Amino acid sequence: MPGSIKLADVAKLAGVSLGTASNAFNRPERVRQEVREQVAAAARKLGYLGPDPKGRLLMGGKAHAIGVLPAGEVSVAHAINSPFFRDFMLGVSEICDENRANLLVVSGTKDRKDWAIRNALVDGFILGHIGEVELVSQRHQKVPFVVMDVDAGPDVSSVRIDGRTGARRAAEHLLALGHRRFAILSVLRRPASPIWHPPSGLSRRLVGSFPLDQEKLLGYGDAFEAAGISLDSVPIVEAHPPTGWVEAGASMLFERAPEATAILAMSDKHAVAVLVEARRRGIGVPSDVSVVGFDNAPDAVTSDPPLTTVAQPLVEKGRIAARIVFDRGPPRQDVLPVELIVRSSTSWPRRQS
Amino acid sequence: MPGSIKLADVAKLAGVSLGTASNAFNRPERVRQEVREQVAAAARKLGYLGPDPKGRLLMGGKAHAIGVLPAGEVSVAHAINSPFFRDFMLGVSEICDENRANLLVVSGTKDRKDWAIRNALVDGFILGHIGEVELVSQRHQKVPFVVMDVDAGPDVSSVRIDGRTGARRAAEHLLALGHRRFAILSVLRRPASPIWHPPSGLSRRLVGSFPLDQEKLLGYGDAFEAAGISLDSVPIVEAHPPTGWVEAGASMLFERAPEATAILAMSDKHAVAVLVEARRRGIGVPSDVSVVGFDNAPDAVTSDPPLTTVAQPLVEKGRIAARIVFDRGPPRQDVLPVELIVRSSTSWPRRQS
DNA sequence: CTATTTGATTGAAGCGCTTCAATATTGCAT
DNA sequence: ATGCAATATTGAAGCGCTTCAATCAAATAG
Repeated sequence: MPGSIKLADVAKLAGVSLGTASNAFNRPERVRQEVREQVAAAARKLGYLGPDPKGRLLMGGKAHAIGVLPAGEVSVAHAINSPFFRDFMLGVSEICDENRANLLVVSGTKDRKDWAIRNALVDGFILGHIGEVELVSQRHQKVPFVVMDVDAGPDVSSVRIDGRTGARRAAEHLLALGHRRFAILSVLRRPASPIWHPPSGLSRRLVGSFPLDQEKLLGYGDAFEAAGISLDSVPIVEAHPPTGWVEAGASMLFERAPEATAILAMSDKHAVAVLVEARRRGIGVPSDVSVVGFDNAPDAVTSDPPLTTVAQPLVEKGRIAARIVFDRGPPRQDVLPVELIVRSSTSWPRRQS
Repeated sequence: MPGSIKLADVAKLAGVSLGTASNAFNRPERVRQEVREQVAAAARKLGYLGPDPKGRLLMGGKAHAIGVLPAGEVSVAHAINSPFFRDFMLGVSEICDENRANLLVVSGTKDRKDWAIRNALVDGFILGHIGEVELVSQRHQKVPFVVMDVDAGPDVSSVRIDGRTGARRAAEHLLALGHRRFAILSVLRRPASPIWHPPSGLSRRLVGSFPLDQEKLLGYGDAFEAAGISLDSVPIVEAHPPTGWVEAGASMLFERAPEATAILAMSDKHAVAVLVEARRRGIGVPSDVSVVGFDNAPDAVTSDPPLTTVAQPLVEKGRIAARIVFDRGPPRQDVLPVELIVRSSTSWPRRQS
């Protein structure tokens, strides 16, 4: 790029002013056809491919990309690997395609995300964590954003699901089948080995660092209480999604809560880990233990047995979130419905505990 | 952002020059501690979070992101959905993480990609298609790039696999098992319904629009010829990966080449589609027909039966490609080895054709 | 044939920041 | 005290482009 050609060079060669040259590229209708062609010719001769986006950007131009910050402290790699995220991204990318925008995936630790929020060259954000809301709001160049799976008040756009109802349905389904002894596999949002929360344990207050996880816990509780079972009597394991940790969590569940005839997993990823671990131990699903997932991610269908799970409209959620960012309208809060889908991972409790 | 604060405001309030304020943020060691703190204080008071990347960019700053343009005309959605791409991206994102950079996924049609190449705010590109090489080279602001799965000459960095050898190994494996009647399921790189190429058909010349696909064809041919079978006698179907089309391709294969006892699929995605379609038709794999995939993508293990396939180091490929972009070194051409992995989708031909 | 409108083009002023030569300040040895 | 190198700070010049008020030309109306 020694002396890389700039718009000014093209303008000079075409014998027009800088402003006209700019218009020739960006608002051709404002430039006489003849002149437009002169500019085009000059550009061609110089090998100029069009205005450099960097210059444009400064004058309030668009970056033609939106940034997605997946929830939790996970690598881009894991995010991309997660069926849940993938379905969500499918919706997001559809809308990106419609808007001819690209997709910037920002991974990793809080530091990285904070940095990205300040520095990423994007026109808007889809946030996975409520903690990021404040940071985005402070950005100089205000950009639209939406936060996922949490109500951040009327001034902030959000898209979430009715997690409490979903969880309640899952638990009610198991109760209706006759189950009375449960265990819960919850989501740990930071990279660490699984955590065991015994019934009535003190640490239980800390379960559910993400609002949605708390909601689900409440939902399970709603159903339990109605059946005269105390949520506090149900053991809980928290496990971080990336492979390995979540299997360890499932293992911990079987180890320390062998009496449970039904396991409520807060994501399909967790549920599948339970399936895998059950098979490894020769425990039949659903003959010995029933498993309910959450999300209805793609692998809920392909798992063996196919998962009974609470479906949320993942793709649609992605679409809505992306639209909110592109539309730049007033703040809105969307709550999406959930639906219990019964497949083969649940049945009546055949095993006597 | 009415009158959004800029570095100049901070400088004024701190009672220093613009230049010093800039240094306070970017090269603190060049600014006296005392002054540095004044600037920091002023920034805090004004709610200034640091220099706007847009300004920096113009002066040759980095965008802290690299762009990935998946091969073929597929949506971001499909790209993300593909196990192959996912493994590759895993490697790429690892290196991005190391370099504290983000990942921009550019999807879609040629137009969209061309546009992105000219306008995307990134520090480099990983290209899936050789046609994009020229365009990137013409970009004003030169950026490093690497092209995947094709040798684009000594002046262009590339990372590819030895597809010919891999394909030969796959075919040899089937020949060694005793197969003599084959069919090939190749990759169609544009969105269109499957294409049938009968033995000796004229259209066969057009198979393999991507160099890697051609290589594979040659590799199959190498093995066939050595066994006295003409590549030209083997029917070929080309199918576009996204779900639906590729199943249709598999279906076409069973429909029009029922005599084949072994199917060579150019990707695991294609092979899995064959598996699915075979089951639907009550055709046993490998009892009635053997299937070999390519890539050893994650789903090669989880498929039923697990796929015999040609493994390529997908994650490592992503790492290498990303490193090339970040290192900005002289052009280099990497060729990665492949390896035949025998699982359960192949056996001797039990069915008499 | 002049007054008005409409349309095309220009020129200059930024956008928010970095950089670099030039100046000012310090520290240290003499 | 005095000189000189080392260290800090400043000011102005861009980076490549867009925008907008002002100007100029052509077209229409009166």
